[in-house]
Amino acid sequence: MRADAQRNRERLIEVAHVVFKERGLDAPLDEVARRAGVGPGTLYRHFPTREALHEAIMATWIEEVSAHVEKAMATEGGCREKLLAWFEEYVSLLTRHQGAAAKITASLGCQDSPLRTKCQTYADANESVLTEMAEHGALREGVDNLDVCRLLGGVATMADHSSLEPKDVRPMLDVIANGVLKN
Amino acid sequence: MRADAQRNRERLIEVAHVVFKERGLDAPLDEVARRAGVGPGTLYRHFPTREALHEAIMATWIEEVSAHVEKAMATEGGCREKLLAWFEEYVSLLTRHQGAAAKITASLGCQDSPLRTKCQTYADANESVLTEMAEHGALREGVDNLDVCRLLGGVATMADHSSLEPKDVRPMLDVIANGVLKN
DNA sequence: CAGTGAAGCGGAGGAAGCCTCCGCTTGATT
DNA sequence: AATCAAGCGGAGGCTTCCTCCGCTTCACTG
Repeated sequence: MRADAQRNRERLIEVAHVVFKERGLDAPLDEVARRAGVGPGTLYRHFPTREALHEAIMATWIEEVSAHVEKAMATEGGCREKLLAWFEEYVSLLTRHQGAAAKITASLGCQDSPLRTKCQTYADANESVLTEMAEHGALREGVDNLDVCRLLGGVATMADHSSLEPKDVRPMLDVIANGVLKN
Repeated sequence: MRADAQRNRERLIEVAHVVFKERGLDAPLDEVARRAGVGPGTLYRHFPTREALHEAIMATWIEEVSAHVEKAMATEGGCREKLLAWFEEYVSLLTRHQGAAAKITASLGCQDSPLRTKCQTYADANESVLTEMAEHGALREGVDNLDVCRLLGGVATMADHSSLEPKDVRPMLDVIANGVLKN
């Protein structure tokens, strides 16, 4: 890739971060181009679809996921406390940008989404936590990772749409934790 | 209201039902107007916002909610079976039209949404079911109706976005039921 | 029934966003 | 310095939203 093209690409990602942060993942792409100082054609050549740009944005988040797992698993207390800490991390990761939770979770089931690899990272992270719970004999029988991811995605989406604060999200996570763990 | 205005209004609702069914609640309003044989101005005078039209559409659904509660409560088996039957009804009511689940559930917390009265009907229905569970001593302490509604709204939204079938939704409802009921 | 005023209608059209196409510019290479 | 493909930008067609305003039609009155 030519050096100027590389520069433009990086600048677009940088600006997209800001614009998506300000206005959500549905922000007008023409504005991203304008604020990056390039024409719309340039944006669409680098990122043919909105999702391609989303994917580029999320690449940086992905690297942090495992750190969040470890942070949650270091919570003091039993499985329940650790699980809830992780659930809170999960929701907060998904709601970084307005509109992200729904999009990421929707791509969970479909093989051909550009966000596939990203959401898989979240799903894998959740699976590792659930596996740890299972090893401690704390997990109910028949709890499926995909279902838990979708439940958490649903909670995150509701939190996003209703601008809920963590204190409003917590009770929902409590219910899910109760449903996932043995009592 | 003048007779012709009344006719137009009814026709718009009728056509909107069809268009929203075909293309989801985000379908172009101009198309609703066109297919109803009126100008866009007429549509926007009767329904100043998209939500106003949604509200009109949903008015007919609302009447059926209590019938669905009774149907679910007539399920044979214990509290768990009844509750799950109701949860399935709830999700299927919310996913009648593409995009409805998210919109209805988002208006749960906010007092000034035009959909307020509609979502309140769902919330009330759910509360009546939870109350019945509580009277049988089957409900966990501290389970809040609003949280359960949001959880179900989240599941319905995920089902909507990922085009999930009932068999894929059921396991999520199982988790919520486990989280809501005593074991 | 004719006349009148207001309620209501329709559609032109401005604004915003999406995305493409194509002539021009510029970086890399020789 | 010359070449030319890679890359750029922005004009512009398309869709959808929503408003504005001149014209039509209804309902009512004498």
